[in-house]
Amino acid sequence: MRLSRLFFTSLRDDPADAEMASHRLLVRAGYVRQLGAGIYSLLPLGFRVSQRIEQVIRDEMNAIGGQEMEMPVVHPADLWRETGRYAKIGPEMVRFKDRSGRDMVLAMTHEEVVADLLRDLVKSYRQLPAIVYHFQTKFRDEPRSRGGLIRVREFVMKDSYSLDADAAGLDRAYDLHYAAYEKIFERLGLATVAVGADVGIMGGSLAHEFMALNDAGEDTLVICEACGYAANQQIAAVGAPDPAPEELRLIEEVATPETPTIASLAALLGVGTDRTAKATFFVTGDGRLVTAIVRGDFEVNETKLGNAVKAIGGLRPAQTEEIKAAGMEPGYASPIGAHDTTVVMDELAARSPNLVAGANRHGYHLLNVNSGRDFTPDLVTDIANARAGDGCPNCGSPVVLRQGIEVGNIFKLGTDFTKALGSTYLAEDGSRNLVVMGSYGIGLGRAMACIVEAHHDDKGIAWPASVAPYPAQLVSLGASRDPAVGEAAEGLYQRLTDAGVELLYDDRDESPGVKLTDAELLGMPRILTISPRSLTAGGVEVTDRASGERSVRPVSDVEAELRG
RNA sequence: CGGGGCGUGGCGCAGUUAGGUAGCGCGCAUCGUUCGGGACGAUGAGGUCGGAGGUUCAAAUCCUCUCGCCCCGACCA
Repeated sequence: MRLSRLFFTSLRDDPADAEMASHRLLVRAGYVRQLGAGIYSLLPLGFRVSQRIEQVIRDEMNAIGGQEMEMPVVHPADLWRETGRYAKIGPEMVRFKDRSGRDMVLAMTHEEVVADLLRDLVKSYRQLPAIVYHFQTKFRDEPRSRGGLIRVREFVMKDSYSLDADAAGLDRAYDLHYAAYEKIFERLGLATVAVGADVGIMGGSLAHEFMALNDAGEDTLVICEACGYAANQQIAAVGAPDPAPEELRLIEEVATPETPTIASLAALLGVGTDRTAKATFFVTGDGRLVTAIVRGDFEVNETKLGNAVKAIGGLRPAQTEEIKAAGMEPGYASPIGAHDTTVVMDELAARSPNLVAGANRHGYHLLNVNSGRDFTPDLVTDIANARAGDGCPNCGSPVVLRQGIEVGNIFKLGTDFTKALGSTYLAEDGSRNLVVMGSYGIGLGRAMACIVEAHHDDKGIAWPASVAPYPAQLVSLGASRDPAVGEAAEGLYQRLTDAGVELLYDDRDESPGVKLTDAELLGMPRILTISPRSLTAGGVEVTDRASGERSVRPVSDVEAELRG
């Protein structure tokens, strides 16, 4: 491809609204353009990268027996009503009516369609197992997109679905995907860590997220470098040590003016935050007030809490009036004397003796509060966030926290969807059983952005060879003055093109500075410079974009290697 | 949805406080000189200042409403 003909432009200045390196560079180098919030066009260069990522994924999906297909972006709402998700999913699903007034939705994912196809196509155990997948557009009307391609509303995802006769089959399909994902991300140049993830209240039994480590990542990961334990903080078990046993002392009310926060309370009383109990309040989607108690040195984990109380429609922070209505005083609250609320006690807090807790009276706290003696929680379980340095739940070594970007997930769905849609098969023994499903996703645009995050420097992108839009960028310098340069560059480009090897050829009549700067910005793995100087030195100057290593080599050598 | 910020040629910005009829840099076009690290000179094209309404002799600037985008939080099948 001649750069003079390429539908693109590079920008000298960083776009004002791009903060992450991947966003900045992909826009500046002419790979993508924004159309609206969370909606992007892939320009020819960006599309080529996306296609190359797609091909890597396709290879590995086919290698585990995946069958590529394509399912629609527009679905009849009735199908989503059958599984109950039409009502369950909020405004992130786009709904509209077609010309006949039928309710339609834009696909956020394709479990429904797969399960619908199953009841049509699969009738016998002989047809199982199977893995189907496609690369298809999803639209999720996220409340907030961010980070360029990191979190968008419209994106192409590889989603695959495993179809099995039983749970053992699902286990095999899951393991196949796990291994395939490791290969895919390695080939894409992405260092990922697979973490255990929340399966939510949707019924799945096991899920992993493949996380690209990145400081700007939205997820916090709890990682044990000693034993390899890794989990999303949303579900990571807290491995804090047992508190030292103490005699339970008598409860005692003390005046603690102006101490609505744990920090101010601990400072006033001269105790550690680990000697306090923190009460926080949430309301479930179906209107229940939940009082969550953790020790003052921990934070409440809303995912764990939501799962613990089986919150329908999630949790939102409670309002002051709602807390007071249950007999508690915000800032000085405890479950003692509370009513009409579900009290969930963190298990570590429950094991910690003689804590300071609110007196439910403005400006007062209680000393020596003990769970079980002074109040009875409805539920005692782990609802706290694991912290850096806490013991690994697996081996006890101190864990570290890292930020990550979810680039892929694998999920054991089970039979929820096939049950809802009646997708059954006849087994060998004649019994009618539900097909067991798993679903597995990789977002292409997000993967592209993560690759740039991991492969760039202050000059631009440095694509891994596996996904680069072209293997090399050929740059001619001074062609307009030295016919030999033009001939050498044109000749090399022409011969390689004829041989089916595509290069990006900067044939523009620009100054050396512009062309070299652009070549580094665009990030092809190798930059081939042909100039009077290089010809004198023996041919083509080959620069490895990532390492910066340069060598001058005969044109024929370079040509032979690229024909490879 | 809460908080904050921003909308002025393709990109980055100034001008808004103290209303007077739009400017700078880059990019773009043409010509000339340059040519291995975002060259230089000359000439030129391109914007009714996100939109609507209002105040005024006069609005990018003041008022009202509205749309959009970014960041933090909430949210995230």
